[in-house]
Amino acid sequence: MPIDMTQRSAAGTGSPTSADVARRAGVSRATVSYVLNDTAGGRVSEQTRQRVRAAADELGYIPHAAARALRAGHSGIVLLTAADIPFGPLFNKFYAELRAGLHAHGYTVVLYGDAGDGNDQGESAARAWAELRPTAVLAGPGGSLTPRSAELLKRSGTRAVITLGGPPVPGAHALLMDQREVGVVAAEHLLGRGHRSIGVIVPTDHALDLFSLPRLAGVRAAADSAGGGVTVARLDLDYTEAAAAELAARWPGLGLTALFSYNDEFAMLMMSAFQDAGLRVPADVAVVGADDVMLSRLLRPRLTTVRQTPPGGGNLADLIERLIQHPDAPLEVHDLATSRIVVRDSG
Amino acid sequence: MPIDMTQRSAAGTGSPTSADVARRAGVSRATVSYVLNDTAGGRVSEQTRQRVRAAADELGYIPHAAARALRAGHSGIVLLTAADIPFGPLFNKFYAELRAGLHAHGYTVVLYGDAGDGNDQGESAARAWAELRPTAVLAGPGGSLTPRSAELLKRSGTRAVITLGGPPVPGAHALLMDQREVGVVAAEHLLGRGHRSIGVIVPTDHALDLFSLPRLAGVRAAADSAGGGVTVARLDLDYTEAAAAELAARWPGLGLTALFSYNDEFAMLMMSAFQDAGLRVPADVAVVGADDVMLSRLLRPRLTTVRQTPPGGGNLADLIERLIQHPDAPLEVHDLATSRIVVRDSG
DNA sequence: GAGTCATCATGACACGTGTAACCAAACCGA
DNA sequence: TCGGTTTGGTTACACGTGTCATGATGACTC
Repeated sequence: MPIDMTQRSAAGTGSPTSADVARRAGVSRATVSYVLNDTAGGRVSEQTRQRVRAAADELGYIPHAAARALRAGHSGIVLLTAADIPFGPLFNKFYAELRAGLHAHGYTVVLYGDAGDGNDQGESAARAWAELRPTAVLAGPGGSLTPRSAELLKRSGTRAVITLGGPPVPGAHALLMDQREVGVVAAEHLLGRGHRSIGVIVPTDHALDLFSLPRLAGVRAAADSAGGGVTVARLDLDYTEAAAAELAARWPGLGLTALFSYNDEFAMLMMSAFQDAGLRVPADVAVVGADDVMLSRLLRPRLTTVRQTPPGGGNLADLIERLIQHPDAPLEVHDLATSRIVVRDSG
Repeated sequence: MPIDMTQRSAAGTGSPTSADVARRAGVSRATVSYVLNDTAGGRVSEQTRQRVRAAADELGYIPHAAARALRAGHSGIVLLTAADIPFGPLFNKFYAELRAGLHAHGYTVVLYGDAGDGNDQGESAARAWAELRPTAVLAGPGGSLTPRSAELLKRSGTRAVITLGGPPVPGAHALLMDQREVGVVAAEHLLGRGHRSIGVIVPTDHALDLFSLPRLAGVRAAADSAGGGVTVARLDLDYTEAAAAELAARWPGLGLTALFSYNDEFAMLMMSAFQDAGLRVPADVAVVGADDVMLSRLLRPRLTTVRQTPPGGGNLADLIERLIQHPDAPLEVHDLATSRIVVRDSG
């Protein structure tokens, strides 16, 4: 039996390929593929199955994702893009669940940066994403997904383009964490306690606009539907002690009795400033935060806040799978989170 | 001129390929490749260059990353893996800079989950990573990188395997954010103020062991090198108000004068508990935190803390590029961060 | 004993790209 | 005129995989 010198030995430079496995098991490469993928079409005897599996194990065979993707036409990758990644314990959990859920469907979740190279209508970012030929793209908030880039992705074979938490984009499905609802819930609580003039903190950091503006709008909407005589004041604020102290100093002149302060961190900042300025919470000013972070429980008085419960990433995975399977279905908007008030002492 | 029916038209189902571009520009596919990659080897006239570029533009040609990777043997991907993402805004910045830096070298940074499927010596996770044939793997702390998986990655063609912030792993380079140094800096500060008996908070959450234990060890080391008569007490603590209150209640019996409390969040928790228990900070107990988060500045007294300055992601990118270029260089350990004390009022 | 059928395995092609080797023509110096 | 060099481009192969169409070998039926 002559040795075929045209074939590289398994001791060569790179990883073993399916051809190496085939040689070792004494079968054809096709058979290896059928066995390792449990393909229904190819009928292979149990005996050779075992031979193939053994050979693959001994060689430490690892399939080449790129070759697979090339052949299959798509990569099985679900791209999660984000400009500013809102890393927190919340996102962390969400990501882990999403990954597990999609893994069960055979997809691979990959978090990929959003270059956002200036004002080219998101084209450069979309091109970078499209090079990977992802099966689906989940575009995080604040990224460079535009109608143009959504179109580009679809033309390159992406089956589902989905925005995650940001504003809806024409041409893409939308998954929302309805920030407006957060404002509604906060406002309804304060209105129920008899407050008729409410201040709303809006961070000056525009990176947060996607969250802050809908929350403000939610407060306004709740105030409107509560009938006349309710005033809502927008208060722009830097996240600094100096700005907070300044706002606290002019608070008495504003004629407001309650504050919805965007989130718990701003709430803590303002409560501290109010106390330094001699104002009592909640007697002089009721304060409501959002997000229910652990630290806010340390404050005295304890902070009333709005908690948003994100979806199980598993359910989300099923939803995404459905969108992938029906790429031509009409675009949908799904609301992911539910908001509810957690009443403590501050308002 | 007969139409070649064997060739798919550009109006076909998928993205245009380089063959489509070639046909449109009236040149061969090789020429297209030479032009679009600015390859030195192929000599192409300026005139045809422009024709090719125009054709590529008009067709919206996007190269197929998988095909490229297959041909090149590696994907140009730098895999950043993480099990529990313990990161905050700090990591955010780090990630953005790293991505930009490596992008300039032609690499693509991708954050990839760490499945960590139980006790298989990290093999399943490593196999999943290896399928992508990444050029380098940056393994986050708490992940499933083991000597075995490092070996597996290298055999599959990964040029550099690097741990990021976790404990060093045989077979991999190590990039540290030296947590031990944090403890040293905190302890030296307290020793300099005359404290001779120091408590050290260690969170009971073992996910944080990678940070907390080295910090504790740093305190011990500093105490040892300060000469005799210094005691260091390890204090395990849940991150709950109840546990903090309990510790504050038995504090007077411990005979300690200072507390290094792992990080700012635990410091805030304990300061709150101390005050509820009637202990004065820093008169009765000096408190030092770590990480210098914004919220800790709101506390009264203001919190003394250890700030860790991470490296510029750009420098890090250069370092990684070097490791990739010299895959057989001896393993190195690099310290990334520098720690220094930020003295405020609490200790 | 020839046809039919089920079982098991294989040969060959396609996916899209990069690049080494080759080739035609034009130019150049002697 | 002719060998040599430069210019501008093409042909052909390899990368590793999945799968269709095809074969080979017996077993079973009429």
